[in-house]
Amino acid sequence: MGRNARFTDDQFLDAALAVLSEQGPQGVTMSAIGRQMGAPIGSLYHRFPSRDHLMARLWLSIVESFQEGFLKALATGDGLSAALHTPRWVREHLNEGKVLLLFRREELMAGQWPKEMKEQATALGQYLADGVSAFVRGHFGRVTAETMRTARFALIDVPYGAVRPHLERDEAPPPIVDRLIEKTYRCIMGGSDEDMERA
Amino acid sequence: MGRNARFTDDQFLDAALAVLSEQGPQGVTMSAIGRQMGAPIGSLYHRFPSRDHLMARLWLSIVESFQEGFLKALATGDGLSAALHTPRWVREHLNEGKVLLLFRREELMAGQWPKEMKEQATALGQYLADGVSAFVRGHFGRVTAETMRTARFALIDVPYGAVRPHLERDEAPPPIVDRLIEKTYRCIMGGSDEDMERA
DNA sequence: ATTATATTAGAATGAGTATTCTATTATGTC
DNA sequence: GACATAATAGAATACTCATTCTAATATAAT
Repeated sequence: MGRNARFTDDQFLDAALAVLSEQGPQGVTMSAIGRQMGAPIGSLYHRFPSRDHLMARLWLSIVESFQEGFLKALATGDGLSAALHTPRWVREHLNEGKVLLLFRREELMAGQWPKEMKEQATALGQYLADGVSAFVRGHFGRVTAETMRTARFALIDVPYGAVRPHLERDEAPPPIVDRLIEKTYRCIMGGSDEDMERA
Repeated sequence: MGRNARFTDDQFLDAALAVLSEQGPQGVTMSAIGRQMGAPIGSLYHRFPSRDHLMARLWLSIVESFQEGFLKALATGDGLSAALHTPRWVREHLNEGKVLLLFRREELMAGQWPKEMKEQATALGQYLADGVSAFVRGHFGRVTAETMRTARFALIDVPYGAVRPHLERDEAPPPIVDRLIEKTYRCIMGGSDEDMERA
């Protein structure tokens, strides 16, 4: 039809991720992305209607990448493996991990979700909620506010808290992090029903 | 001398905190702070050399407020009380909690620490490190990378991870959060030396 | 080769906001 | 009461981007 593209969508997203990881959210200007990959601003706007669209796609792709492995582990009923997925995934995807665990979505996008993407964002949140919910039913027998909160703690909050300080220093989480997450998981999720009643 | 001041320093900081809590870091413009308290921009710059100075003072005062109670608890050797200080303090200081647990320092200040304040910031970090270090020596007998990391996990990372999702929804952490933090603390810090070796 | 069009180019525009600058207004001191 | 000055006022300035706009280029199809 017309001229061949010099850049792919993923190249733009990769460049944005690189700048994000090096400079933080403030540094991710359209011209910085262009500079990073040697592309002019016009090309950026040829592919993405706005900076927010670009950042939203980047964010969604990262969340999706993380959740895929997490939910897969959870679906097998192996909660410990799901809890350990956070440090495992972060080691494989250090830059993505920094984005997901260090930055808030609001930092990346100036406005709300672009409406084309709001649906996908909601869906991702729903998948996560459903996955945890199904796991909780299997593990505790019933889904209550208490059992849900407990599972979220062991599966998400603790791994998040344990990994985060290392990402702040731009380093991969060391092995002890996995041991601490595991010990906590066993203690919180492996307890007897009596423990649950008291908790 | 001259005219009496209409506003106190703390009024400016309180106004900034209010805007920060309602609108997030992006919303804290100098004019928004002024609007919040009915003060003109000129008055802001009469008291604070720059927006970064104002935000730095706010941040330091919040960190100081949090650390004071945390280190006091830790100094008595009661690690559990220190671990539970996070949800306790957050309930008493919901807005400050949101700032401390939801936002990064870099979000609040455009540049680096103003040099007048860099020293104070470093000192605060040192107090925390020293306090944890002394506690670890008392609790585990020796200060190693492993014992330090373990203590930080139980004292800081876990409470942080557990409280954060509630602040994201602008709600106080419910009682179950304390129970989860406590159970984890006992499991991680109360274990036998053998457990420590294995961990 | 010509044409249509996808894509690259990057200068020009516009909006938002920190900061500066020039008054204006009170209040303590003489 | 007159003066010196601390403080308030807010309009003007300067700067940083996101976004727009107009051209220039390359390639597929004919």
